[in-house]
Amino acid sequence: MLLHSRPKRIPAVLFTWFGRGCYLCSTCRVDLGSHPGLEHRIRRLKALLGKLRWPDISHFQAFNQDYKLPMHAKNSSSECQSPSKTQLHYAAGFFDGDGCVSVVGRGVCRLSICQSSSHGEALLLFYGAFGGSILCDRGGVGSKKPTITWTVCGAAAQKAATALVNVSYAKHSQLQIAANWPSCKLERKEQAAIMKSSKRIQTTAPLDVDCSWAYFAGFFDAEGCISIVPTRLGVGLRIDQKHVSKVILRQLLAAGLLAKKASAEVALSMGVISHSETRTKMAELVGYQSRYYRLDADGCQRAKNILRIQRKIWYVGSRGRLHDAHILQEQLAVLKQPTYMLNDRTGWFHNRASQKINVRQASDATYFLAQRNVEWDQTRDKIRKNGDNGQLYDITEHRGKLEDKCRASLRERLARAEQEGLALVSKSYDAGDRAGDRAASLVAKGERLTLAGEQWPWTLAKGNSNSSNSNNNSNSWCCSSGTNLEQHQQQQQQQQQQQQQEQQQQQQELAGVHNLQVSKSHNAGGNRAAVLVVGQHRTRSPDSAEDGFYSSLCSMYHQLVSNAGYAAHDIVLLTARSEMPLEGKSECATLAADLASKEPPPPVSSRTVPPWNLSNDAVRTDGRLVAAAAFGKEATGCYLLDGCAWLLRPAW
DNA sequence: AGTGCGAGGTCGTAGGCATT
DNA sequence: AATGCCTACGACCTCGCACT
Repeated sequence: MLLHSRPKRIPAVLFTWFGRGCYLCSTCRVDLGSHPGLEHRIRRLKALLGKLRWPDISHFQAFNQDYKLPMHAKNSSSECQSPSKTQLHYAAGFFDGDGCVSVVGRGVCRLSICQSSSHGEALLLFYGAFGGSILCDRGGVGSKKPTITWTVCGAAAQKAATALVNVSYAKHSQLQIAANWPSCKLERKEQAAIMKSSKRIQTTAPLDVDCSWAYFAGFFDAEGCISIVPTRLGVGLRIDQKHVSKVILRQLLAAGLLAKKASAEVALSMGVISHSETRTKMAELVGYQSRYYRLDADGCQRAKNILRIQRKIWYVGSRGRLHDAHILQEQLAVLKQPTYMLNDRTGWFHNRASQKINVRQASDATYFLAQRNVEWDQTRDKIRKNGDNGQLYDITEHRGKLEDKCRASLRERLARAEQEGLALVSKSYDAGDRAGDRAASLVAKGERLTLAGEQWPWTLAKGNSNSSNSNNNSNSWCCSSGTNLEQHQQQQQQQQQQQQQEQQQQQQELAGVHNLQVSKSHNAGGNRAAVLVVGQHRTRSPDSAEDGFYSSLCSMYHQLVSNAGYAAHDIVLLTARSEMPLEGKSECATLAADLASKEPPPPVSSRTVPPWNLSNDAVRTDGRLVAAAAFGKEATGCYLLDGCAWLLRPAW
């Protein structure tokens, strides 16, 4: 285990520069975006830190003593003290954690372990027991300490491997090869190839192992982590390792693991079944925490790719290969585009804060509108009476949670919006923030938004606007998002920034963002419309949550038609992603076909969205899916939240 | 054959946050 | 308080080459 202290995210010295105005705490990071000067200083300090090399080390530390480097190889095995059984188990555990078996040069087998120069205790044990050398590995740079390595080659390596092989699990096969290292050159070549391939193949630990506490101590020394989290009182122990973790799990099962037995068995089955399948099974066994944040298989792969590129960027950047870093940044930007992030939790994560605001706004809006309509209770009762298996969300249960100031703010904004005739659109992540920002900028100029498209149902294709007034490409942008009036005011104050943003947004749109297509129109008017926006799920095998979502969506549609007095053409079903239309979603496919068979809607010119929209408050229902509702002036609203429909029908 | 050393790429460590 | 997920980045693994 490398014991290193994680660097503070922001150097303390920087803290003092800002005095009382800036503070650090574990639960509140400084928003660097609001402190461009600070960000700049940090960047410069990091760059400087990356160039600062530690002085060359002549000693390493172990047991509070200094030991001179290098410690050269012992020539005679008689100089080595043969390790006790406990020491051997410890050594095997440590080697399983941090050891490395490799073939160098023209077929020399070598064992090595690399450690921080300030923690050479384990290396001394290996040195004393098996000979070899302890050498300087890497010099320290910045916050990276110098490292030292224990290495043993040739016959001594063979002897060490022979001693360790019988108590090693994770590197058993490699040590086996090293222990039987041939003298024939051809055979060595062959064994080297076998060893190389054995490192690539995920091996499973033997079933009949009996790991001792000494082994576990060694392994934990190498791979374990002891942490005391600032916000928790307990001591955290953690081991993440694919091989030995399974050995330990088996030991725990044999010792009578009960509550987590099923989880342990699922974890042990990984390898027999796929990684994603294991994750899915495991998710069913754990609690509901983060239920809506878990990545599906595609999301895992995407996250992996993003991570890989991020690390590469860091790596090439740290070596001054700025051009390579720039290319990688572009790749990363593509991967992080909403089109590709579609269901990725990462995107959700980034936008979580604004989502929460949206949900609150949605609550406020619903409550506010409910207050305005004396028929609400009657309508709700009617809906509840005819509801579909309790799918309807009882908003009255949530009234108590609403905050007065939010309601007041909402009323004020609504009044102002109505007075100014502006559309109020708030953000939703999945349907395209950037396009939403573009929409917001037009809204800020006094444009009004209408739904585009004349074909029914309005399932729109990428770059293929169905809008009757979409001859101008500038009309072919997506929108289920936007801004609120405060943002509008800010934008008016910062027109220059807005123009720059618009340019960027246009570029981003060209990069392939496409969700809903709406068009500019000054023909504001009309009365009511309900828009169900379906954020398509990209995975090939939708999970039960998705099925539940589509089920709710269909239920909501039927509620609208059956109980809320909508005509079929009042309901607009839109897929947010044209590349994955409704095929495969049997219920929605049926619904889409059903809609297609209904009477066509009136021409788009008479189907404008009312003068103001009370947001397209979009709510992710399972971290992947979006439902949105457009409100008319005489307010018809519908939400999907956690798979339940919020349905609101005031008098009109 | 054995040793020393540098470097590419992987993944472990540790803190943060949201939910239950 | 427990849990489960995230991210950043730095400590490892692993490999290869030059030298003794």
